[in-house]
Amino acid sequence: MKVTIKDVAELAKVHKSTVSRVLNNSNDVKEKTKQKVLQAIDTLGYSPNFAARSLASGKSHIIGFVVSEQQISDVVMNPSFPTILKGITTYAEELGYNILMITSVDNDYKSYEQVIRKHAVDGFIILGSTIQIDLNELLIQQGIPYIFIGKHHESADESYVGTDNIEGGYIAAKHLIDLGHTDIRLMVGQVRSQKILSHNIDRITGFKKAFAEAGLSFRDDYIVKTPTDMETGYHFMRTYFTSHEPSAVILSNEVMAMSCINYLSDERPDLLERMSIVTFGDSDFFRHLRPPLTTVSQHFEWIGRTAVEMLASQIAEDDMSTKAVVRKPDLVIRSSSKRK
Amino acid sequence: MKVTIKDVAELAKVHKSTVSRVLNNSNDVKEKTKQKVLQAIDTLGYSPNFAARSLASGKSHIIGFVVSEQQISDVVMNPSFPTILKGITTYAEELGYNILMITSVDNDYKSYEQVIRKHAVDGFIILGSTIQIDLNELLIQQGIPYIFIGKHHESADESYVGTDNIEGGYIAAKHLIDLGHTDIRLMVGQVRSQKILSHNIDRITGFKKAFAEAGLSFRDDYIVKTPTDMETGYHFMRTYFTSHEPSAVILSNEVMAMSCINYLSDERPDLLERMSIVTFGDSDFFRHLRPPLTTVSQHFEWIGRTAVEMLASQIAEDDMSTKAVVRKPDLVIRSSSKRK
DNA sequence: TTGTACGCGTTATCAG
DNA sequence: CTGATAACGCGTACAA
Repeated sequence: MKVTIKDVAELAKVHKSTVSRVLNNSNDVKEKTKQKVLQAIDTLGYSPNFAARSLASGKSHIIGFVVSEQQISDVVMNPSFPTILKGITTYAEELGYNILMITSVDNDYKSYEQVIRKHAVDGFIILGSTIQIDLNELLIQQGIPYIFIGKHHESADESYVGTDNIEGGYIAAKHLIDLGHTDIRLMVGQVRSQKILSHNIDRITGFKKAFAEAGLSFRDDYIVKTPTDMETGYHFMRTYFTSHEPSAVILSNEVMAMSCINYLSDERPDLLERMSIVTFGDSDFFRHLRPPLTTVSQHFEWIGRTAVEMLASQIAEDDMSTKAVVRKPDLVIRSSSKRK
Repeated sequence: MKVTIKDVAELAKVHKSTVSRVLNNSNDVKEKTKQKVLQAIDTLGYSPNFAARSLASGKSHIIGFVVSEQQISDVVMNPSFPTILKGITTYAEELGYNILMITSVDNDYKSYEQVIRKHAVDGFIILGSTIQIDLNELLIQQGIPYIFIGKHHESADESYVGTDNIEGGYIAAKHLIDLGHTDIRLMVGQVRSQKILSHNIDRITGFKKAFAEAGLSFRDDYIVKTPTDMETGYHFMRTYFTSHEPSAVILSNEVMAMSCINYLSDERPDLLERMSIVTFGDSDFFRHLRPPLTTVSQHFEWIGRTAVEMLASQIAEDDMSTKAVVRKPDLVIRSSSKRK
């Protein structure tokens, strides 16, 4: 039934080890016997067994993809998730890796820890903040490399691939300032701990920088902490826009953008009409929304690909060093931002 | 560095095999030695090695999740994808399985075939049509169980978990008929081969049934074949609604719904206002769109969970039999469908 | 260049 | 109830 390396060896009249050599492109194998072996492999339809290979080589050629958000839905439901996933899986497969999904980190992260401990994967790509799930020490102890994408601890010494959020906050604000706006709000999510995550802190920095450059004075209430789910976000928008009417707002993610647009179009079409809106997110997604939103567009597919690339090289070279790679976002201008 | 079963055995002063027994809950082990072993495992922080276990047991406890659409983006970008993925991963992890993603099936399905051949997973859940990718024979030959979700070959004898689309087409049409509509269109996607996929054929069947029941006559042009991507779909809508003004339309998926809504709100707000719209999809998703769409809502999370459940039991019992499970969809009524 | 022999960490089959 | 021993399928020094 199942054909092993032994069968191939017998058919090709060589020893198992020779078969193993051609399998691994070992240079020292005569062309003629190589052909014999290849021939045998072909007629038998042989494929090396995964478990046996992993055991012998100590590598599984699997990358774990951890989705670790307070609410997993927040991440998975996020429109950028598919883009990242696609970037990761397709590039991983190009490099001969497969992707193991690890998602139910919200209940208990037993599954994640198990995957680490039993050495089922060669490395991890971790999406989302890990404020409450800190298994990094374990990873280091076990010698398993890992890379964060999307968010990361501001201070920690971790490998990271992401977007230059200072630049993002800057170009968003500068764009609006150039259009004549001065009364601009930056709406950012807040985590349960009331803390603002590092990527938003960076955006605020960039935001302030644009104000300073333009000689405008910054006010603390330009930064608005906003709920990150659709439901409460919607109600928050109602409360906020009842007492405030800024001439422009910047939303820090897709969910907020939807909440804002929905509320305004439901109850304040006048405000929606005259207020300028800029959002952080994925330009492809917002392209199909109405109104079309000016977007600080992150390179999600690039992030996925880059993370895989870095991780694969770290795995190959047993390299546990850390490095951070960020890329500047693009500003995609659409009709939601207009001259004041 | 790495602690193995041998270390545990030595510390507990028993033989490896005894350790293995407590690991696998073999009943035949004295309580006292069991405690000793457990103790040793704990102090050493031991976890059984994944590869070794797979090799010896012949099971990897990994389920392959294959996303096989003509255009992978169509599926992954589909708003229901995260819901299905969540259903699958969380339930799989409950059962002690991990999920291996296999997505780049659009270029070449080498990766998929490799995963099959090297026996990296115990079974497959396959999302989307497999009209051009037919590795089922190989799966059967290798004795690997698999289950389709979402779509499947109409005739083939395959395990399948999905939605009762006849019922779906029926309730959509009946709802509109009850509201007084008679001039109703059902817009369905067509594949490259010009063929309509089985799930849409079923919906058409249900659609006709509702017409028949109401004593209304059905016309062939009530069924409208529509492009399935956002871009060409949008242009199609323009062409179509320039020459047709039905009083109600039923859209067969999220992308079409977006195309339709976008076009109408851009250029035909009058028509959007008076035409009734019903869509197939995920009610959670459409809840946040404007206008809120009446939705034939599929139970995507249930589909994921059920598929995992079925597959896990087939794996455990070496059961290669096939069975189909379908569930009736719900009709979630929102403001887009109105009395004529 | 190719064959031999052993090890990878578990599970499973037998005895005892 | 527990210990010894043989697979599981492959990689790899070490010989030849």
